[in-house]
Amino acid sequence: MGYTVRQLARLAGISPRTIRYYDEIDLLKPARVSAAGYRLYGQAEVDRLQQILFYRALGLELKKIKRLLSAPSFDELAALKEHRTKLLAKRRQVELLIANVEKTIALKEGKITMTDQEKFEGFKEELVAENEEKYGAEIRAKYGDETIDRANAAFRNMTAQQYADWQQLGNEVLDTLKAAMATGDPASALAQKTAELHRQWLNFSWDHYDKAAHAGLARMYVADPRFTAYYDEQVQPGAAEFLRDAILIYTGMNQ
Amino acid sequence: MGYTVRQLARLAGISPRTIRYYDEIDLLKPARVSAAGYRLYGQAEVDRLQQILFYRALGLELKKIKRLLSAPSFDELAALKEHRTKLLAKRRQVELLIANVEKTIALKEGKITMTDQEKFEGFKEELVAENEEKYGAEIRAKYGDETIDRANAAFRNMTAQQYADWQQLGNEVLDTLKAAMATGDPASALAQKTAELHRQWLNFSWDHYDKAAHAGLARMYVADPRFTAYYDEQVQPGAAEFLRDAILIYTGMNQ
DNA sequence: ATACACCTTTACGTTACGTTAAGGTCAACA
DNA sequence: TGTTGACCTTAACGTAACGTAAAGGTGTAT
Repeated sequence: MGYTVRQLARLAGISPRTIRYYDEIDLLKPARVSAAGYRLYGQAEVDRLQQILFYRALGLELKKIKRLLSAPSFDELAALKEHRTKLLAKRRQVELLIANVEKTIALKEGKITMTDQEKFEGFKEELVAENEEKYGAEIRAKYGDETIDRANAAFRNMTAQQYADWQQLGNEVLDTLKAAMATGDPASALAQKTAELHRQWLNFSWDHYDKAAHAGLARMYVADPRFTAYYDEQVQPGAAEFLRDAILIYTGMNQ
Repeated sequence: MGYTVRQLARLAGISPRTIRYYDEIDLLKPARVSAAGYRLYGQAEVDRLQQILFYRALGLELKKIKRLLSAPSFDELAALKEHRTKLLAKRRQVELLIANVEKTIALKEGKITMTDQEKFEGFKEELVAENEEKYGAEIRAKYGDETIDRANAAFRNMTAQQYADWQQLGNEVLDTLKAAMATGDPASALAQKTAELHRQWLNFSWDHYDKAAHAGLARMYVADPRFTAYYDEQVQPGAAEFLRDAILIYTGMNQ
């Protein structure tokens, strides 16, 4: 004949303390109290508790719930709409926080590299950050989060020696590219050697090589004015296109 | 020679109580204490407070901030990343809450209409809700949010009389459609009259008529099995297709 | 009779302060 | 020199929604 606190709690999947607390704040009073002082709840209280838990699940405060359960349905709607507005504001706020935290993380990561390995003069991080910012979404969509995360991680964890080697290889790529462009043929042996060197260069940051990704990157070199400008300036005008064509042939992705 | 609590508070844009609280929890201790017991802060404390407020703005707990400010930069990064994960989870949770609250609001609005205007027997809201759920995104993308919002609003604000008229017109559409199908020709006068009646029927909920939207709806009738089933059952098999063809001719959208 | 599961009330802890309240301090002004 | 007003101090309660003891009574099965 009626549920005790623990029984009701088990029924509703909450703690007995919560039931007592709801009694304390007059949100849910027991149907009656036994001679020994035990709280006893009936069907009506079970129903009311269901209502309470429903609104609670929506994130409403207990005070509001209390008012709601004793108010006409009109106020109920108004309260829900007000609550929705609050939630929307909260979401915006959380999004702002996320943006700021991510910005800070990027900044700190840059700082660490700079202090830990001073020689890198911030260039690496800048590259990673820029890459991420500009192509993050795109590359992630194409090749998955893991690929790019691993690439960035590898990049940051390079030792100074590795970084020097990597830079030297990069210069070799540029030199060979210049020589290859003299042949005028992206399929020439020299041009293909350039593509091969470029592949080795990539392997410093990619943990496994992928022809499609390599070809995709080559296309990006041309599509992105920053990259185009870089190659055009470091080698000669048209270098980005030439490198792209050489790589497309090298990877066999030239349709 | 040093800031008092109020001076520091004004400098940082926080309350004196906050400063004292930070002292109490050993987050920010004064540089020294005057003979009279006044807390006095120097430049180092100002700097530390800046740091504290920065992390606080990111939503970090004071305990975490305290640990951060006395830990190497490595932990700092880890803490920020952990915090970011938390924020992402919170955003998901808030989004879930929003979705549920909105669902509940829709439900309650339906209920109100039902109690306010009992005759509507819930059909309207069900239609609106179903329409929204199934085609909301699609229609919104095509015709803009305003169109559909106004349609739903108009729908809900119909008087019982209007609703009755609307239903009668709906029945007329069905009757005429049945007769028109006997001609076998969607271009026939009767079929075109059906399309015209359907247009009038639509005008009950659309605040301005749009040929393209009308044609789009007609195509949807065939694409959506629920609508197809409805017309096929209310009229006869093939009714949805026939109505669509008639409307496409009526609107001149039959390619 | 006793063990065990359950009940009760009381009350502190949680977060980051806001808000009195009671009383001391400092600089300026009459 | 006294007083005023702005400031300082500590202490303590209030906030939301319970979790978690602690101390002691109840119900029932063995």
